[in-house]
Amino acid sequence: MGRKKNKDIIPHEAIRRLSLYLRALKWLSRKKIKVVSSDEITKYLNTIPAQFRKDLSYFGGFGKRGVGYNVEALIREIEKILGTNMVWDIALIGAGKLGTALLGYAGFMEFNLKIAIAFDNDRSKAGRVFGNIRIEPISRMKKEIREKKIKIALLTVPAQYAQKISEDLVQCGIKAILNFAPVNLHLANDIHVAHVDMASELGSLVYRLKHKSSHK
Amino acid sequence: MGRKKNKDIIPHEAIRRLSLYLRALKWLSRKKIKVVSSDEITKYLNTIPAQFRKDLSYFGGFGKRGVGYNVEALIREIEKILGTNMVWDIALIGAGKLGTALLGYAGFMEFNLKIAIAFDNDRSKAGRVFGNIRIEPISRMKKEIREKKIKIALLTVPAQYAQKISEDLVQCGIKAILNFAPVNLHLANDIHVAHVDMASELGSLVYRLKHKSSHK
DNA sequence: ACGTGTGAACCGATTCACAGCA
DNA sequence: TGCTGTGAATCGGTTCACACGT
Repeated sequence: MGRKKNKDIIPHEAIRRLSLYLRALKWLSRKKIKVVSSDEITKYLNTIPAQFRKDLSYFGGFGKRGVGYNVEALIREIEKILGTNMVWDIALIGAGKLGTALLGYAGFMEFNLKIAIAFDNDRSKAGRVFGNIRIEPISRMKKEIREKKIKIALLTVPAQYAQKISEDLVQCGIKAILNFAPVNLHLANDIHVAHVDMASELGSLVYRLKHKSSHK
Repeated sequence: MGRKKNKDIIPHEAIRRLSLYLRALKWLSRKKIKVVSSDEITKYLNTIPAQFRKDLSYFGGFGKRGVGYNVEALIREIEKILGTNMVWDIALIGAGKLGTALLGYAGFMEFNLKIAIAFDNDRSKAGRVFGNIRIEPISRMKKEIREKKIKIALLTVPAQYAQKISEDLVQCGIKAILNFAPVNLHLANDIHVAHVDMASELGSLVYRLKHKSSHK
């Protein structure tokens, strides 16, 4: 795949920040701002100008010295880097309370991600429709994900099923999982897993609160 | 507050892992396992034995050399460290799809956290009940949070209201916010903010997927 | 003059490797 | 013997500071 710079390894965190930069840039674009400096944009972000510039420098030089960055152009560049310049279909597994809430969440479209199909093992849920998506019985999961060539899944099933179902997902071609279940998934290491763990986030907030350490 | 060790500063990430250790220990406890070694427990976690030992060593020596860690005792120690050995009431602001899903989420109780009150600015929602919690109009927010002395809030309002409402929350005594809105909050730095950003997590997953870099 | 791009310095966190203790 | 606890070594990422281009 087209490497812009060949030198070095890209910090994992730099990628996460790229999404945040993209969001900020889109916001500036809506405000009709054409050009922005690293100083300006990082006012809206939780980082410093040097970090912004360094992160972008892993992928190329997108700014103009003495001027700043063209907002529209940089949006397109970052979308190209992230791969969100095209629509990705994603699957949702587990249509419980959280799952159905995500079915109605518009925020994924920000990154061109579209929940295209959803499954639940509760047969009484199958057929119900949330936000344009019809819930399918889980027995159809493997077949449909394979047929539709979906690569990304949101996993919102109870903890005790998460490992087993994630293995099924890998079998039918899923390559990336956003895991909401409070367990660590053990999968082949070419499978990309991100974990959203609200309870443990709150756990560390309680610690910080109790110990009055200043936030960052 | 009672420092066990006095030497050094505790890595932020070590605290996050403490929550994960606690969860794993509780799981072992349910399986009637009495003693566990750092080797054993890290099989269920995304880390290595040395990390587990080092993390605990910031707070004291809880293991027995040649043996391992007493599961029940370590659970109590970590709960004491995190501060989750007592129930914390939390407030939920924004009873949209995500907010109401969280009202029904049992996982917070794992860390002794209880959603005690919920608010929404949509008056037609006020009075409705989700998972034992009655939605209150947002006009009552400041008064009630102050009266109930709540220190932690879940913020599930649309992005454009998040900054303003978070300032209101700080005014009435909130010290920690778990922010689900896709914006960076600017608050005094004794306010602890954690950000749950599902869309940007997915954004970086797409990058990793596209670039086939092996997961971790 | 101004803001980017980047090597170098720095800093914090992870991992190693082994001493210490049951 | 076996596993913990921990200084020391290492690693990766952030920040600095300035040369460079416009």
